[in-house]
Amino acid sequence: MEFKHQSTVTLAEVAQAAGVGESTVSRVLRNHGSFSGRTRERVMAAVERLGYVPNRIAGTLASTGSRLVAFVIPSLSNIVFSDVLRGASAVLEENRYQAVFSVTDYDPGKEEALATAMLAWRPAAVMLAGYEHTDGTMKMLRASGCRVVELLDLDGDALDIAVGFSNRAAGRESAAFLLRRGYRRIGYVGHDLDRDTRAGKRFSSFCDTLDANGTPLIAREIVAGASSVENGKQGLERLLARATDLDAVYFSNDDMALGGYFHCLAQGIAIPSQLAIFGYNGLDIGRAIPQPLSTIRTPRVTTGQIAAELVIANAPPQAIDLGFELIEGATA
Amino acid sequence: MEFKHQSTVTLAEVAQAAGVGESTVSRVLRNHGSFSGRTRERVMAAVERLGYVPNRIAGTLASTGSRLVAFVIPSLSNIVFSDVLRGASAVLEENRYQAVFSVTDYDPGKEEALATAMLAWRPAAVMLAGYEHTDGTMKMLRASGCRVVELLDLDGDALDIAVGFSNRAAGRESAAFLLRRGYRRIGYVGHDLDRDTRAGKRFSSFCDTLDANGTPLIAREIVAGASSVENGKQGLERLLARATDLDAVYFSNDDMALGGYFHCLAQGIAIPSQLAIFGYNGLDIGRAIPQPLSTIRTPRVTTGQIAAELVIANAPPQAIDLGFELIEGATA
DNA sequence: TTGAAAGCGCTAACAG
DNA sequence: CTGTTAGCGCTTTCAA
Repeated sequence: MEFKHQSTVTLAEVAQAAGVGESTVSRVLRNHGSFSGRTRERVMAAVERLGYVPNRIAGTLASTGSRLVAFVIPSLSNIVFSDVLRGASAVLEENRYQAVFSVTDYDPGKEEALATAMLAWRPAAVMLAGYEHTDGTMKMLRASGCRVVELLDLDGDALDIAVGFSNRAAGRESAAFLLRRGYRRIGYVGHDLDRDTRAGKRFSSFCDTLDANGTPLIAREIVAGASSVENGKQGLERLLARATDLDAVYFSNDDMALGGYFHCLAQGIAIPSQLAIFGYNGLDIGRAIPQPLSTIRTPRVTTGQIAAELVIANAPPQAIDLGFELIEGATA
Repeated sequence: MEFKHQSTVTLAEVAQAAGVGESTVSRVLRNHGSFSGRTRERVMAAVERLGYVPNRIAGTLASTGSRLVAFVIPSLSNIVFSDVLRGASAVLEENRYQAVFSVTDYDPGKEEALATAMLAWRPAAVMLAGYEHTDGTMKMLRASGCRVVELLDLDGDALDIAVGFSNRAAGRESAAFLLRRGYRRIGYVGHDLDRDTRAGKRFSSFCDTLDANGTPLIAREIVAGASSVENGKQGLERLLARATDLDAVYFSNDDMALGGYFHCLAQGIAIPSQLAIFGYNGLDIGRAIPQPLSTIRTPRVTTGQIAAELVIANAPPQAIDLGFELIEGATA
């Protein structure tokens, strides 16, 4: 059951009340075209008196150009995506754009369905996470003629605009850091990599770097389900049960790494002397634990901001690498 | 610069390609009214062949009933609100509703501006956090004729629908729990309460309960800015510098409480024997730390779900109390 | 500087 | 079961 709007004041009523034509009201309200100061006053007075709220649905239809920006994100539990939304929405709001979103749960099929549903609102742009989309999604997006922004990943070919950082580079640098620190018996605890392809990319180039050094990964533990502190804790516990001689563990992200950290804390495993821990994301909480977490900080909010700015400016297709920062911390 | 859509296929073109009238296509697509199986097939074939994507903007304007649901939330950094969004968006997506949002940064003035901007999209409902709105916001919302849902708070008068739990009851039960456990020298560490009125309500009834017991709050520390782990840590440090003989501390929420926990861990303060800690929200991470956090778990995702369901069902005005659960944990 | 009029793409009666 | 015909509320030429 949809809602029927009642007594909505229309532009025509405002025009009548102000004693001017409809187009004049429209011009005044959008501050576009020319009109006299007196006309302006009369229109504004009528708007005020009647409590007129413009109908953007009608406006968008008439002008065939929308100020809607659609986000299709994998998850709202993962702070990564709410950070991006946060950065973007601040910029969008300032520019009178409106953010619209839906959540795919990391399901490519759902992504396609939701992206289609989004296009029905004729947004100015669709923002997606990463590069892994179904052929259907790609084709539809390309055909839509609407701007497409791929976020948080730069390891692939951009459809239109891409803003983020290289997950492969992050994996590489994480490995290089651990090697530089002298760790050689390294393990991995991660979550479902088929779904989180960005974590998968980090892991694969992490391993490549270890291999190139002649000290391949010793053991890995992949937990079922999404990343979480609890899963990181259990993952490390299981990993250590099988591989007792590790000197460092790389986690798929900070949530997982924090779980690992808490496991060590509870078990009396000394960090980093007995076991080093390294994460990914650079969450604030990682700096507040007794030993600051060693990790890579990613510019998530900035990613959202830049993406929004590019869309608003209708910038040409491009890929923007925002880089990341390695935080030495005290756990590795 | 807004985007001009190109070569968009319209319903009229589909109708022509299928050799039927426009309204027939419309009926088939919405699966509403009657049409023959053969007609259906021909229409669907044409839709497929042309890659037609319905224009919801036009559809909404024509039917004067929208499937847009607008969220006006204080923050996206606070997991509380992303949890609500998550619960709601799952339900909305299933019902082909579309979520739209904007972020107020806890600024009532901004809330009014953003709510107005939202109404311009003629949403089926506007969802807001809590009851504290400016007179302007209230008046406008009432006049809009659109459904209004107030979330996460039940201590006040609902404008239309309210879904959540009582923050006053939560504060009261937290205090009662600490008293029951034998704590008498209790302190508080909180964040900006003027902005987060729900935290303010918890604190005020927490204090009332202590007063009624004849053991008033001994000391409080209010940190500047938003709640965060880091702020909780610093807040507790400052509080303990002034009040050395506390036996328990109540925090404005779990983020803050975790900061306090980490402070104790780093300083070698025994929990709960030397100092007890109590939070609010029931975040997952609170269960993964070495000593599970004592706190109150709130049904945030459910709040979003129920809110969305009520809106979709166009339910009558009502207030729904989802309650909360006290988690005994190991820190108090 | 202003108003009249023609749509934007779709839905919703209403006939047939 | 299906097509025709008005709009929905606004923007945008185009004349005046």
